[in-house]
Amino acid sequence: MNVASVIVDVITKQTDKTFDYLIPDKWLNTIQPGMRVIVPFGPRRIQGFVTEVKKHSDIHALKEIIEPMDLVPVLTDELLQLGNWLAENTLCFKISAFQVMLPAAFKAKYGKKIKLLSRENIEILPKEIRPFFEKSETVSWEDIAKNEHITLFQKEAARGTVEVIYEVKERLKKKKVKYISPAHSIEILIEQLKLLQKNALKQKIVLAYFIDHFEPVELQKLLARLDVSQATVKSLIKKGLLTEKYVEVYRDPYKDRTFAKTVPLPLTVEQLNAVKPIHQSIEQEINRVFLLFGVTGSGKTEVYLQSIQKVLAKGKEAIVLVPEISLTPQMVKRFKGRFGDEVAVLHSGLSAGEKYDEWRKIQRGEAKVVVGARSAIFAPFKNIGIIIIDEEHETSYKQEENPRYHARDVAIERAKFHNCPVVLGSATPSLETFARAKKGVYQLLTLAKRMNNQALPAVEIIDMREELRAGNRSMFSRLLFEKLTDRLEKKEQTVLFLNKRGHSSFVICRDCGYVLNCPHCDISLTYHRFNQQMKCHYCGFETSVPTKCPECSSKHIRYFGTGTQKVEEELGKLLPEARVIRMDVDTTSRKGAHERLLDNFQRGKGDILLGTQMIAKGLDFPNITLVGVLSADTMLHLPDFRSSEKTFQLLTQVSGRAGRHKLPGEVIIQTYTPEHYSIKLAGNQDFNRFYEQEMVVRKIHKYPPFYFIVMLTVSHEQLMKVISVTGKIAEFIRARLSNNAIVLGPVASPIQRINNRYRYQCLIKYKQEQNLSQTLKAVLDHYQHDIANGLTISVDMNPYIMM
DNA sequence: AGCACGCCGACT
DNA sequence: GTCGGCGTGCTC
Repeated sequence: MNVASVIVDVITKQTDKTFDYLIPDKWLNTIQPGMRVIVPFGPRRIQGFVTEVKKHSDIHALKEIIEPMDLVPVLTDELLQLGNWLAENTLCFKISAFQVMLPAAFKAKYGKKIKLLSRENIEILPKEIRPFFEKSETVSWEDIAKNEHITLFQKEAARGTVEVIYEVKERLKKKKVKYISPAHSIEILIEQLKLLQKNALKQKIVLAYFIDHFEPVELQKLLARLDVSQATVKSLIKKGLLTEKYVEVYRDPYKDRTFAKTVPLPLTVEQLNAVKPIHQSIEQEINRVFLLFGVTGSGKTEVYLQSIQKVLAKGKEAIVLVPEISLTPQMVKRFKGRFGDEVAVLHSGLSAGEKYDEWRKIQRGEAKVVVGARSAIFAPFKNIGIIIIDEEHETSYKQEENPRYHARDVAIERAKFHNCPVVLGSATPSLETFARAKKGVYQLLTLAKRMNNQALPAVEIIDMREELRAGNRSMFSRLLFEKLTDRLEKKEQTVLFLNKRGHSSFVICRDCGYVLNCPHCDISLTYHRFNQQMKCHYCGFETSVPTKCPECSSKHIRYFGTGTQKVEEELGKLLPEARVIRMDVDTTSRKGAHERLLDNFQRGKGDILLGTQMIAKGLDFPNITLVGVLSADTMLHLPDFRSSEKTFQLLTQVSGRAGRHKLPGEVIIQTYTPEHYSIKLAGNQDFNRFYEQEMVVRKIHKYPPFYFIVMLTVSHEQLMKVISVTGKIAEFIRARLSNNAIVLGPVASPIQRINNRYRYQCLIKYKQEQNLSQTLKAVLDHYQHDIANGLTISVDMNPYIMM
């Protein structure tokens, strides 16, 4: 007996285990662990992952596997194992763990249709449903559903006149291109050329081409090169002189681009000192974690590149994670420039097909280096020699939906398997990472100097309260405005940073104080000027701007807060000659828009780059000499214990954009709380002091890295349900954990309602709890039934977003 | 998740 | 006496 254990594609607790299936003899040598298969499951057919092939099963009535979906396993043994680890550590289902490791194209789509079993049956069908089978034997379920004849069809299915067919569909086809090749030897072609009719000029041209270039050629290229039509080629095929075949091709998102080849740069003493231990770890295949702590512009990338070079020389592979790569085309350029076609790129800006193709390049071993965002950590390499995580502190490495994993943790887990180093790079490491480096768990490598010994930019902190007192009510301080005009005159570039998109943050009635809120979420709507709409940034709800207050009918509506759009407008008024490029979610949502805008800026088509978060990282343009942060404290007052850390990181990152090359840079930070340590210390670019100070705060309040935390969020349409469930859960957990653990809550989430669902949460802080994971599993187990009926309980081990 | 099975109220 | 509501439990 040959049996395959399969994890099926049904996301529930009850099915979160393997199901055994017989392997039909014809697939016996094909089916292996890590492959996707189609299996019967109840009356349906669904996708599943084979986790094991064995000789025995304790289940007596086994069904057979219907067919494999892959010829080669899509998950290696290591990735299967990693899937189990993910499921265990993030408390997600195994099927979700497997699916997150693969491109979305591998997720099955399901179809359902009704088939008429025999033409003769049509006579005995009820007359309402006869017309459905007039044209074809099958009807899709959707067509039936919208005609409200479902019950009639179901009766027929039970009677046996029609059959319900469940199908598993592939999401994507491999892209194929038609190739034309000669069907005979050159000699024969030469002979045949003479035999062609005199007036078959075009055919002669084609044949002559193949005599000169005796090799397959892409049809489209052939047509373009010889300026002949498809018919010409067709007739030659018909004569048996040429053959056509389809060849699978990759959709290469970077195909139209050439990358200038770069060579390793000479390293500074500091860089050499950093590269040495990394090389050693690669050479001796020792699993180690390094923290490459280097100030902005200190040349971390070159350290990465030369470490990878070493890995490639050993015949191994490298994974490089960068925060949301579409944001840093410059990064791609550097890697492709050094390693050429060996580089695969994976990020959210690619289409599903492009991602799939890049993934397959990796799987087939055609790429040796992958540069990508979070999910690239699952690249199906078999022989990893190094994993690099750039901007290690970036919160985008944490996935905020199931499985709620952190790429850093996955990297460390994979590196253990491959006995290779992990390099975490940052100018402003997360406190957790820096604390580990200090304790010696990670090895600290420091780059304290900027390349070319360029000085860090001079930072000036402006107290906006002073500006108000001095009668300046504008969003620009006098100093910033002065410098801005100065740069315009000198034809140097400025980056203005503001972490709020839209126009104004909210709309308030001057008479009664009414604030326009989203009807589905407990959050105020944001005014977007370009389409004159109020928009909810959480559920996407949109409504027009009120002309009068919905509460008191007053016409005195005021726009409060400042967004990128409003700044753009203001700049247009104050400095009409300045060319402003605005970058935020609204201007970069279209594919390639991001890169285009940056490109324009780089080529000097803009004087001021105005943007949100997304311009804080990776910009490296020589002509930027001024960076202005319009309001440093917007994120400081969020209900999040990391808000100081995030503020410090962001300010430091943004400041790092200035003066990276020959021209010295200046930074102006505007704030209403200049005395706050995260702002003051960002001004001095003093990470170490910030670390010391923030650690004191974390210790007092029992937050990471002193404690681990788990956030449990319950949501449901009914408020009472949410409150009672969360209360019971908190009580249950409290009773099961030791006295050293702290269970806070239940409390309403900072945003009490999103999309008409109420949200309550419960925060667990702990140092070491043997029973924790077991207890949390028990909670999920206990509410299994409610979860199936619209309750959600999300458990986030190590949350990054506290809302 | 789907779906079948099964047990109580309003209809022919 | 039947149709159909959705609560319950199963899928190798």
